[in-house]
Amino acid sequence: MTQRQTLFDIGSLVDYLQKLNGPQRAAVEWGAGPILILAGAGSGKTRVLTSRIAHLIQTRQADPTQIFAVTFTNKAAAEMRHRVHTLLNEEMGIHLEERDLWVSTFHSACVRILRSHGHFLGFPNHFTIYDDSDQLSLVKACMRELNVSETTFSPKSIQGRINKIKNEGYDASNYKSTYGGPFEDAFLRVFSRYTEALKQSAAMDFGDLILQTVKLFTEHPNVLKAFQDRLGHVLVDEYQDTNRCQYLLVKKLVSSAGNICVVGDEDQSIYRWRGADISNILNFEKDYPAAKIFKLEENYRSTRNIIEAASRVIANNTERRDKTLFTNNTEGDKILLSEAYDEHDEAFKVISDILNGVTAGESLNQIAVFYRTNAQSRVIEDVLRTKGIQYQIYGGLKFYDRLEVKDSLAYLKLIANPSDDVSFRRIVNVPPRGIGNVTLERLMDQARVYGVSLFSLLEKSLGPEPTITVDLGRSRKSLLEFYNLMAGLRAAKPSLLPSDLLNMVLEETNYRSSLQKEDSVEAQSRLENLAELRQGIVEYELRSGGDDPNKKITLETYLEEIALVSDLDRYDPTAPALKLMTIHMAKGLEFDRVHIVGLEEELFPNIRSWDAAEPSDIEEERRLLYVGMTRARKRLFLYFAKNRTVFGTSHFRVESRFLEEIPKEYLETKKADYFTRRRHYLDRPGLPPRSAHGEEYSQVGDFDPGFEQGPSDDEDLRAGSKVEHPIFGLGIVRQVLGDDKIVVEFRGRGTKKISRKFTQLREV
DNA sequence: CTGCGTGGCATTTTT
DNA sequence: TGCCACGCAG
Repeated sequence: MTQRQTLFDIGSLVDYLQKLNGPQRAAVEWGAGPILILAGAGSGKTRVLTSRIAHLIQTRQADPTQIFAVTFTNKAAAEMRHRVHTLLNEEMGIHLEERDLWVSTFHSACVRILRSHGHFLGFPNHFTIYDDSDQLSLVKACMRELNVSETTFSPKSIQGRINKIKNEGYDASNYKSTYGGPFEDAFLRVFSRYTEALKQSAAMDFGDLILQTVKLFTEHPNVLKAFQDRLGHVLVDEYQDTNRCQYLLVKKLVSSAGNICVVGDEDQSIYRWRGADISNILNFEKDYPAAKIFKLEENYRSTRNIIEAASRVIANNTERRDKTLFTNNTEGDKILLSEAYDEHDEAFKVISDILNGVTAGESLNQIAVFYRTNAQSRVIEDVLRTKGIQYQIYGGLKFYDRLEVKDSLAYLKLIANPSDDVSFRRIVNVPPRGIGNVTLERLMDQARVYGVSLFSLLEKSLGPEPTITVDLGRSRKSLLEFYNLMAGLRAAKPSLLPSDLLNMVLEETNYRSSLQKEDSVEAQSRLENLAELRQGIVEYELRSGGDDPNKKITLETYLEEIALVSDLDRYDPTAPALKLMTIHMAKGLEFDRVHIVGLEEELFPNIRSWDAAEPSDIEEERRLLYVGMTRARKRLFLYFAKNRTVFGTSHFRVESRFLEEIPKEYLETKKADYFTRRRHYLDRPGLPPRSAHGEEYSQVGDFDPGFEQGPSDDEDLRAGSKVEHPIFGLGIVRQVLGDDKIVVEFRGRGTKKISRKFTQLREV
């Protein structure tokens, strides 16, 4: 290796290696064979991974095309690709095309493999990818078909088990149940039918993408061999989060040369509930006895207080390797632990701490609020809105999960793949065109008799050359119209860009016009979402295309791309806004100031009341807190509330056991007091401006919120009335939805649905 | 077939 | 508390 280095520019080589510390550099420079890099939080893991890839290329140990690097998120893959390119281009003068480097997520890598080799398993090149909700609706359809009651067996639990089994590397044919009894029996029948239905629809769920690839490699060793021969080096990021199926995939791809490099941190394994198997990283040396292990223990991100406190917390776990994080950073401020009276008070305190930070010169986009469950964001959002603070929520409601977006995509998916029965069922009667349940049941019945997909059944019975006769009853006419509609769209597909095809769909199906006819705020926002969807397609078309045949603009490639993007990819981290997210979403990110709320028993650690908590569940929750704490660069704020309303009823709360694991010397503690309790009620939305009638605070009783007073008066509000809202200011009533709810458009604040019971509006 | 009302029921979600 | 799924009436 060293003799080869002389062929290149040693100056730059030394330069980039000198940016690394001892263990980092050792891991980068280590030659062939299996490597495990245990990378503590903030220890420069991505730098090591990207430097190693660049180093392998620079020193001619590997050709760029021989490298395969996998991660879990698009974001991580994009960042890694970008950084490798920068290193190669700017520091080493090696110029590559993007496609010369195979850095991708597990799922998109498998899609790519299956697109080119799926025919070995009997899949067409352009199978459809079913997301979680498509999957759930297929599970339900199978249950209905097999008369498995949805009330005794929850479809979600069946879906969950199917995914679990697939994550472990089994399918319906080789899964051996260790249970017995009627439930198991029903489950196995559904699983088996579900598998058939997927194949019939030429579709795969997320689990299949990995599983079928493993199957391909198992059943077709020559295909596997070709990949092994091509890939000299396999690198895996976040190895602690791999499930068994992904583990098998990686193991197969690593050829006998055994050049595998995995990076991970068992303390940051937080996806066990999704099949992640922490033992993959804990037992790496057993799989690869020749493994060389490197430990990255120096943290460059956080203050010493934060690192030491987080380390003391995670030290209580037993499922971990011996590893100690340290930092040479300054001690920093203490961690602020605040007790709140309830969740409203908590939100108030969080925002007050945030505003103090902003006053002290921190920028809003470097501040984050983390919570355990999405539901916790609402209270915080309310306060943020009343204060006019810009914020972005990561996760929660997903754009591609919205009804109208899913409907439109279902049309596109059905056009691309007419066998896709899930999409067919979704849109056959959307907008309503007189094809109801009875008709659909009959269609499904017949389709099963003939062993064809629903669309194919229509084609064979109603198409230009009918080959079978099906009694379609009264709905024959509607079905024929639907068939002609879809046939027309399919015929138009080859000559249209995906964005124009979407437009055609929305026009021809009357989807757009039926929304326009509704003339409600909801419909309006749906139309806006459809416009955004179209804009997204246009952007896809703009960045694709060109000479690269891999980037040809087709409906299929567009659908493939969006099937694998998460909502996370849509947000702009540089926007001047506060970031709100669950801790799961926060993994891999960092902020100057981090606020973690809801540190209470049952919520965090989160305990399903109907299921006894196992010690390993608690350890995973502890890892989650560890991940959250180690996201903070400068300051960390922790909160818990003494009362919290859960599902409508208020409960007394006990502070999280994890808080006791943080030694007092790292903490500054603030107790809740009577005045903070009062203050937050006075700051609640819905109160008139304090100075309005000179009766400051007087209407607020001791613990009486004071704002739940019912409709403020007998004002007869109707569409067109002008109102004044204590926070949003002047607005015009757009709609009256029953007794209590009205829709108001505020000047410069957009349209809001408002409950009159909780809000004092003044007619002006 | 469609629209509306009531009751049951709630984690985390890289792809 | 708020959403979604089912049941019934038109």
